[in-house]
Amino acid sequence: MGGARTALFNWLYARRNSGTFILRIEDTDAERSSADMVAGILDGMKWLGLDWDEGPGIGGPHAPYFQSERYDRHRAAAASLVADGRAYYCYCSAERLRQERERAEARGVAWQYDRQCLNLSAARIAELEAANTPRATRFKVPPGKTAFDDVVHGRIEFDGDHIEDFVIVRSDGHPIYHLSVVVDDIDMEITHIVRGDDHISNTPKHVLLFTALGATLPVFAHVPLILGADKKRLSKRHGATSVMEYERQGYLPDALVNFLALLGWSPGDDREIMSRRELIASFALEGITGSNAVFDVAKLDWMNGQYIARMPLEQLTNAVVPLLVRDGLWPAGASVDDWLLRLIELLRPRAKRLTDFVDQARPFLVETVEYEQQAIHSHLKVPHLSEHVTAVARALRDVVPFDEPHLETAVRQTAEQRDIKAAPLIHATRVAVTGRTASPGLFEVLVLLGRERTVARLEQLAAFLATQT
RNA sequence: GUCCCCAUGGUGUAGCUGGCCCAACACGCUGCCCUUUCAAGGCAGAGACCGCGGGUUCGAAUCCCGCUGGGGACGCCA
Repeated sequence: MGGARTALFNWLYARRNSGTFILRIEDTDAERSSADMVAGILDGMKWLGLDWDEGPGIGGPHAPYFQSERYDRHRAAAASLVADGRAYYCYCSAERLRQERERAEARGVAWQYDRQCLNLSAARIAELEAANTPRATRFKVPPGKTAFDDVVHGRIEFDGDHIEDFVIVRSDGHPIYHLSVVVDDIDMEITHIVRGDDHISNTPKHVLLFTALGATLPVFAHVPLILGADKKRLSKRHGATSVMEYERQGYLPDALVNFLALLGWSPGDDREIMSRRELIASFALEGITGSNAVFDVAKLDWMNGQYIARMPLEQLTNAVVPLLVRDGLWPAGASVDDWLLRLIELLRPRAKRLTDFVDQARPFLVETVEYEQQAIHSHLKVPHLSEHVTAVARALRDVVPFDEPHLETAVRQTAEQRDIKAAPLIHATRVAVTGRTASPGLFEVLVLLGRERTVARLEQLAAFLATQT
């Protein structure tokens, strides 16, 4: 989600300023990168409607857009840095570095590379090379301060003493992320880097590289992180993490985009429900807050409900149908008819997520309903209810026309004739046709269900009640 | 431990060129209305001495310092 929000900010900024939104896949780490992961990112972006102007699938003047296909450029840049004396080879073994780090940690101190390989003699280097010792490439961090102006945080300064001589090319020849991003950003003519706050401490390294490579600095904007309800960084523990998981849970892309845009950013006024157009028109990096934001599912649900409430009925129905099909409640390929449209409209004010429709539509789409335990307890413990229900069934069999006012009159009259209140009869009828304690207005439900099913279910309940006593 | 970022009610934000703020909007929460239930909707309300402590000033949520708290980064990961 954090990544999606960051992508959204980038997209909004590019669209607002008629810029170019470039999608580059940073798959430098073979172990963590996979086709699945990439597909997940692309699917998520597409679903959210964050279209890119250059990148995977569509290409562009700065191709290729997979970082792993740009290694040669990265290595060339590293070589030039070594040639310029701005980087050097490091022959230290991973084992040695690990031990040093552990030793330092045991003392509660942070360890930085000790520059053992910075001043190796020519003879020593020749010796190591002759022995075919694996070598990594390290950037030689110059003394003094490194600073940059961040659009959301202002000026941020780091002391060179706190930046170690970081590796830019591994001993196996693979470039490290820091080198790759900077080289690619330069090559791709990136003007604005909008990314998560967690990169802020990497930025001085990047600034150093931009400078060493003779490039001008892009604009940096580090956006705050999204936290879970426990104020910890959003992760698997907090439930859904991937964008597509939210689709599965019944959220609308427009609602999620709107919600995400308001996490850490505000247009400066009180607007909350904002279309993409409005979002784009109002977006500015300056409106991004500096503090982390907690992801509040309750508010997302509310917002999704707002979008459901405002969606054109046909569009909404078309979005729900696949879910109904998935649950076997609606035949695949069947066309949307007027009856379905009316059902969706009836359920609409009660739905926060698309999946709510599935649950609520069930009684209308299955042959026989099951009575909830709670419903039996609350509404079926009425004396002589079986006979009452039978009477209702009989009354409704003859109601003409089978519409709300006539149905209501019929039920109320039945109650009157049997000298009981209407409420218990209405509740029992609800249980008969839906099996539940809660549903949309009963008479609307009956109309939608139709005479045949209504009467059948009432008789069914009467029979059920008869066996209970 | 070191470095960096942040700090307005439970949550997201507005206000932050100081006075219009004994703090606004939204979600959530509570109650009422509507009502056959559940929602939706309408109305009302509770909830923040603007993290704490010092300054500066006639006056500070708004400026400065310290503290505390939260978060992030400290990898031949990205």
